[in-house]
Amino acid sequence: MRLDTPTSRSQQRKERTRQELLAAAKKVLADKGYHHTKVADIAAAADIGVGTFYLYYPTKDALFLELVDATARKLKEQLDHARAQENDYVDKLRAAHHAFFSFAAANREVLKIVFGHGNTFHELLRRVYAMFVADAAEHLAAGMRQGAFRPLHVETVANALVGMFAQVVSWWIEQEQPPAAMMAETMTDLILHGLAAQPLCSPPERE
Amino acid sequence: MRLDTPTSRSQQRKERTRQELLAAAKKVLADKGYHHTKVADIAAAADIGVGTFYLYYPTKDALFLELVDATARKLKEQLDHARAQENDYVDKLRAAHHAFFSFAAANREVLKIVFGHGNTFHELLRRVYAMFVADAAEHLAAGMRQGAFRPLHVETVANALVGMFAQVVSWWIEQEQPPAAMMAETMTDLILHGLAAQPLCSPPERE
Amino acid sequence: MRLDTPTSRSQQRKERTRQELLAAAKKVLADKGYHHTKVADIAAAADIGVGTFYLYYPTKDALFLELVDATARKLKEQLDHARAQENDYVDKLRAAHHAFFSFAAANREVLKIVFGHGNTFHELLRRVYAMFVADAAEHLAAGMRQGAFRPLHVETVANALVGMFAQVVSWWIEQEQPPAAMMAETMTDLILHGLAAQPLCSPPERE
Amino acid sequence: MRLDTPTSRSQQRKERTRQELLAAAKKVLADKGYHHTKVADIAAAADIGVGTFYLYYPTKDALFLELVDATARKLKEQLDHARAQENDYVDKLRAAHHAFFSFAAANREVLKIVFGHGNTFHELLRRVYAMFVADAAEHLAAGMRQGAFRPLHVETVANALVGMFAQVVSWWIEQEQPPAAMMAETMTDLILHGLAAQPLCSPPERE
DNA sequence: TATGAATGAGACTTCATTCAT
DNA sequence: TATGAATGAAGTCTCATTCAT
Repeated sequence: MRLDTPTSRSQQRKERTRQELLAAAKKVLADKGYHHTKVADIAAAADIGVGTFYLYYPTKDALFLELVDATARKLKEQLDHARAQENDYVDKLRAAHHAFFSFAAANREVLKIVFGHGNTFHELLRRVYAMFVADAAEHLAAGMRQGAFRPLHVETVANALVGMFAQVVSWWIEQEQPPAAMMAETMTDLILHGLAAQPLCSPPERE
Repeated sequence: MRLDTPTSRSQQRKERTRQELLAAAKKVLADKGYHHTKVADIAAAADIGVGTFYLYYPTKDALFLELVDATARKLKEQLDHARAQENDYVDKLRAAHHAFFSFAAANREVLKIVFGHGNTFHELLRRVYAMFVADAAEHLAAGMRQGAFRPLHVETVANALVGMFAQVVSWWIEQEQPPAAMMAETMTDLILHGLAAQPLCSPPERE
Repeated sequence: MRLDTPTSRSQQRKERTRQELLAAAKKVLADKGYHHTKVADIAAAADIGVGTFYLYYPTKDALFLELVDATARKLKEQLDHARAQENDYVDKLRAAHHAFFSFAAANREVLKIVFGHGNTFHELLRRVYAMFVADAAEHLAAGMRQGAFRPLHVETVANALVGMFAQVVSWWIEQEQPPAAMMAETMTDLILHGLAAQPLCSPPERE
Repeated sequence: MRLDTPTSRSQQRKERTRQELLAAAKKVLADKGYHHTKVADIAAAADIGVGTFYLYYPTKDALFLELVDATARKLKEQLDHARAQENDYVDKLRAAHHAFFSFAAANREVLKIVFGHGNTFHELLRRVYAMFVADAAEHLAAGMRQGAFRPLHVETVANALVGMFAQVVSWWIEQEQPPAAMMAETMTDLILHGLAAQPLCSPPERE
């Protein structure tokens, strides 16, 4: 019995190459965007032959998928871990948010791949989103000046609102349930008063 | 020597073709997704020759761009109109949300193009988002059961949260300002307590 | 009998339009080159509709053909006329040459179409010809300095030699008759001693 | 981690493919003419895939350019070599002419591509040139019969004259310098008396 | 395992020509 | 006679994937 496992050595090597490949891909993809990155580019960045690429991943999409999946899994783990430290649900929420932004800061490269440019399609959406963010920011600022809204960081909230509606609508159009009016009310309620059962109700605000 | 104004007849014909083209494009794109739609498909759906397509739009992208831009513009108009009917900023917000979902219901086709499938890239993001939505829903439900969160429609809120973070992070990674910790706090604050200056503060909930 | 010819009026009009068309085409073709000129461009320049173009010429090539043919015919006429004024064959030759360059000066536009750019093919040939012209010029100049050649205008002669060989070879390769050696001798003889039966033999050049 | 030198084996293969491609291209282009030859035709003739073509040449034009350039370079080399063998400028000239026709005989294929058909444009020019060649031949023959011109091979000289003027005019119209009259005189002089400083001046031709 | 030359389906775009008005 | 919208065949180039070495 000379070897722990017959092929353990080569297995390890293969795994290492795989990781190097993934790392190289991350860099190239973040740079050029998904659609402008050719398999040849990734192979070149990893310093391997094109053919070799296919020994590790069956398709270009598979690599991308693994990249995103792995990242998503890692994020989920960190969120879970952060929440697990807390008992109270409000604290869990807060902890998760901190974990989220730490993760984002540590994984800019992958996030840039996902949200990045190099794709007419995405480029366009970004522009449209930007327009709505600007619009939202304007109304938020006005509302805050008038004392109707609390003075939160305007740009952050504006982005939050736009993202919120984009995702909600993309889910909702598939079913149109609950009815539009109810959706609008739920969203309004959520945005105005938040999730917390206990309002801020700082000293009952008796004026 | 030549009249400057082409016959109004041919003008009309051209305009009609243009409309048919746009309508056909909308349908095909919503069906097959942007990337799986060939110019030839659109032409066929509009029952015109391939070359004719290029009489109206210089490229495939241009058509798509016009479609999305026009839709975005229309949405913005309706939001503005809805808000203009109200004085109070809270009411404006609510009105905009109603307008938004009416619009969504009335423009499912275009929205499906934007958020739809037919794109490995998007497909993948959808899956990842779905995972996080499920995760969020779980925690929300638990929090609601425990009385930490108000009983809002769980799926809606879960989608809202995920969309919120996706958009916020895609904006934030470009600058990493404000710092991560502050981002987390702002988001937590927003989500827990909402925007409203006046909390719900229903009769202090004494039981 | 009201009209000379039933349709004489319209016939005349048609002929005039045809001429205008030709003139407009001349300008556009000289500008953009044959291959870069679309029928639509010609029609626009002539201020007529694309369809109208086809009432006067069956194809784009036909117009071009007419243009070149007409020009060639005109040139031939002028050469013939010039030669007819002279009795002596040497004088005829000289007269033709003068007529030729007068014509060229007066018809630069059409000549530019024929020899002009806007065609990968031609562009390339021009470059190659230019190289050989430069090469020939160099040798001619050297030969003249050494007193082997008469002091004629170098650039002109260099171009003449290159054009001569290009045309001769393009004719000769189709048949390879007379044999190569004889071709070389004929050309050498022609170039060195010219056509004239009576050599210059200016006062026996006794020094 | 990767060797910098690809296996000499694959290098060889690549070179071989390159040669086959060039050879096939030469044949097809000579057959069908530049404009009637599709990249697909060349690929088929070389028995390779269309995509493979683009591994060797970035565009169809690039191949053509290389073909012509290489040929032109080769011709120039042979002319230079031939001239280098001689001291006297007259002998150099003669040597170059012999080299030229040898080369033409050995490279008919490429020359046919350059001067060949398959191009409305060229076709047309050929016809026009042919007309002028016929015209020139007629006058030359007449002049010879009358003893004004030396009895050289008529067709050769006729082609030479036409090519000469075509090239000279295509150069001259760009600048119109020297003036037309001088051009005519230079050309006449060249054609009648040739380049040689020493006229034939065989025993004063006393009859 | 590693390589990179070869593949070829596929998509876009152009433009001479037609034809309904 | 005049128009210009419509046509669609044709041709170029790309790139994920395969496969012989």
